[in-house]
Amino acid sequence: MTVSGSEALCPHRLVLEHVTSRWGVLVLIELLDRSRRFSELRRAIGAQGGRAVSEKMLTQTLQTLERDGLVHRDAKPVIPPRVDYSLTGLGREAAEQVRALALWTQRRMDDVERARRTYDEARAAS
Amino acid sequence: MTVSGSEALCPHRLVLEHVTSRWGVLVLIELLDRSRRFSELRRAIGAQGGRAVSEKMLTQTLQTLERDGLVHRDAKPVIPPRVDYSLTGLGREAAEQVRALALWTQRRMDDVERARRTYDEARAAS
DNA sequence: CAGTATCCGTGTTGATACTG
DNA sequence: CAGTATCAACACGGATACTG
Repeated sequence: MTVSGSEALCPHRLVLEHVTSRWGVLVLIELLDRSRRFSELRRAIGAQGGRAVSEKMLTQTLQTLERDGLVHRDAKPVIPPRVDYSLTGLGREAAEQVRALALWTQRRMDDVERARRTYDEARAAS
Repeated sequence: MTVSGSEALCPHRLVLEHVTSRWGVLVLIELLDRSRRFSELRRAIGAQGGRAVSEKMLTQTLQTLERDGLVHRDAKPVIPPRVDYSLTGLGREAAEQVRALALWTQRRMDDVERARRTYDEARAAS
């Protein structure tokens, strides 16, 4: 994304940017397995192999996805606070496609790295 | 993306970011129909309804995708220069998934907008 | 715990000018 | 035409401190 995105784009391009945003992708994939609490999501995303998401960005991402109707937020009125996030039907449809794409990149990683070596070697021969 | 992306992520997450990057998405979709020249791509993307891509970002996006082996660059040694971009087999696989996602957002746009109104109204009642 | 608010660095982005 | 180079602005993203 850019989570918010410029408001000058046609609407569906904005949704696409939300869904394909850096953290949006990972949130959707994590929620595909099961619902998660806020901090659980943070840890799960961090464990995925990249840099962890900051609280701020996770909040922002979740709010955007919730507003788009992809994520459901269930805040329980207890102390300490407990909030569960899950996918809506709409969100599940999106998440499945996003996961398919993510799995594809894993499967094809070898081809990509081979292509990169070829590309880099061709340029090294300056 | 962020076309280049931080180098601290696991490799396949980087490729995912290239593919789902703001301009990467649109380039892949445009090339799915047929090969395109540089300026043709710029116009096609601008015509899609959003803000046009700058030369710099288009160049950067194309180079990243070429390096990843998704896009093929065919520079003809003529004057004036003529460069055709097309999808590789790998790129086509990615592009088809990306297009599927883009089409999905179009189909579901009504649901998203309804969700947004509900969300916004719930907050307006402050 | 689950946020919100604020500040601030830096990377991405885009204009502009220039080259082959 | 198809880029490259340079610069400036801005938004993203993170760190931190604070709240309910």
